[in-house]
Amino acid sequence: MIGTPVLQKIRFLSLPEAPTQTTGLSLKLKEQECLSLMKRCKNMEEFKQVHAQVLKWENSFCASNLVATCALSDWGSMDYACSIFRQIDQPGTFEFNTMIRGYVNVMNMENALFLYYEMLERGVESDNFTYPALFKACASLRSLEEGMQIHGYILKRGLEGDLFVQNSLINMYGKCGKIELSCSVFEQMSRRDVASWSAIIAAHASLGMWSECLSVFGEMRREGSCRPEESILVSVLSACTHLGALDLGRCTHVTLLRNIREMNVIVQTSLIDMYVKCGCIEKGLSLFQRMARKNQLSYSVMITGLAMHGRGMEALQVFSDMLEEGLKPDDAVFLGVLSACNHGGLVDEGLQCFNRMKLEHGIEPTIQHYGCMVHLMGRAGMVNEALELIRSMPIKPNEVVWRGLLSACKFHHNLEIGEIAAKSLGELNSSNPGDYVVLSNMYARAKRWENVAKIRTEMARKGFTQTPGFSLVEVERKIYKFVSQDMSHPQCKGVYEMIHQMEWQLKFEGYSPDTSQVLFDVDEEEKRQRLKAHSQKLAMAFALIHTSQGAPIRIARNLRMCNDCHTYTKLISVIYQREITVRDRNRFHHFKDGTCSCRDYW
DNA sequence: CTAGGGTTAG
Repeated sequence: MIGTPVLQKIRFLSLPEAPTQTTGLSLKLKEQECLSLMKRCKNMEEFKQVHAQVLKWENSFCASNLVATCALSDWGSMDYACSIFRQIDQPGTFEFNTMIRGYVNVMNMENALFLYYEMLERGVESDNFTYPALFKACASLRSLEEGMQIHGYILKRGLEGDLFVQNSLINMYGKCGKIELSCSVFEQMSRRDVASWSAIIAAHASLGMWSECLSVFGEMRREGSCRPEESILVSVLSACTHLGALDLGRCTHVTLLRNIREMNVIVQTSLIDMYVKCGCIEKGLSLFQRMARKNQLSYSVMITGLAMHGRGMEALQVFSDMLEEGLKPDDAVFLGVLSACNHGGLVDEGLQCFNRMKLEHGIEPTIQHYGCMVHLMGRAGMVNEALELIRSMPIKPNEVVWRGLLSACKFHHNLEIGEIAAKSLGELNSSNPGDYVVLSNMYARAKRWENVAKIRTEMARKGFTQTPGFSLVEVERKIYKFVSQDMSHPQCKGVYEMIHQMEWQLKFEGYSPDTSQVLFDVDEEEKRQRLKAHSQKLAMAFALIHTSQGAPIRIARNLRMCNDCHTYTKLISVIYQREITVRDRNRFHHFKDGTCSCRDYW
């Protein structure tokens, strides 16, 4: 350290005389020297030496800046900063502010709040510089009560008009899940900058309010005063992904190309995810292959994406590329790999990966991995083995696991194990009516009518609630939502007329409704009526009416596809000569010329 | 006198 420019400077600066003996002007100069000296420190070593020199010259300005430098530099130390801070007789607003910010920067939120309360107790006035950091602390602690109390105090002090304070409030309320409060702060602002938009858009996105996220973004674009930044566009892409809004996603891609010189890994990864989850697996793949630097998450997204499209072998290839590149797979990556094997029917590969995950990578399987394996094995006919796996699990099997087994039993007509699965679901107080229907249908197939009757009475007794099914479809960059059995949609009349027409055509192709999965205990005719109004069919009818001939149709839905919708859609793709892509809860189905990419294995 | 807010992927 000796002989570095900083130390030479210190010798020059050493002042034997007291500050009172210097003139005001030269005092200012010395202070500035002192400040720039501190700012040039690059580690604690250098800082301590500056500290030692400045100490001789007792000056509160210098002391304050010592605290600030030590607390806020990335090489600094909060302990050391605190020890200087505690030597100051009457620390003021600035000293407290910097200490609070320092604690927030190192994520010591409790200490930040403690200092704030000490500040209040000692009667030191807080100002608009105090609060952004404090709200960040509240946000990080998810401490709504604290945050609201401080917000109230700010109103009393009249500091609520500060832009920085407002932006940090938006974030704080968002993190605490109080989006209405974020919005109310946002709406009351007289001036907004890009950070305000960023905060409000990210808040909506992080709470899964995707449509709202997009409409706020639209508002920002219409208002036109802020450039769309990377981080904002990533939130927007995420919303497009979840809504299946491909056209909007494409526009966002164009916006990115126009506004950002070089896209970082996060932006690229979210773009890939958007394309893949909106059905454009090829586009996703080509972007992925052209990525200069990939990380664990990029691979994770690509593997999961290929899995969703039933392209198991390719997913395994990407996975092995990942290992070759020396990147560590985590549990999510393995979930992607296992799900790729699941949707691709790659049983041996799946079993092998499952074992290697534990043995070679030391990753303990979560309930989701088990769920995937049970489905994989059960679907492939290894129903007994799947049950074995469940029994050997170190964690308590959940509904998803048992339901996976039950559906395998339905498929392979294994009533004995099916009963075990159904019984376990009952013990977990499953409120899913589908479980009862599956078992009931299995009993019916075995002609065990007394069991069928028993299930019906039990269903009636429990009075089940069913998740309403819905489908989203994008037409001219707008997302339309159709709920099963919905008659209230503005386009309702046209849609049902179209459904009628479609059915006519389908009958010619030999279609007959498959009512076996209708969950209501009603007569055949009523079941057929319900089937007709499944949300996916409504969405398809709407898309057939409102898009040009031959244009592909993309639908995203919240539930798994029922058999009837699957058969129906295959036929529609032939009759109307349309490529139809449907994303359900777990995966994609690409319908074309009367066949589906899942090869009826899903 | 000095300093502050938002930020994103599965």
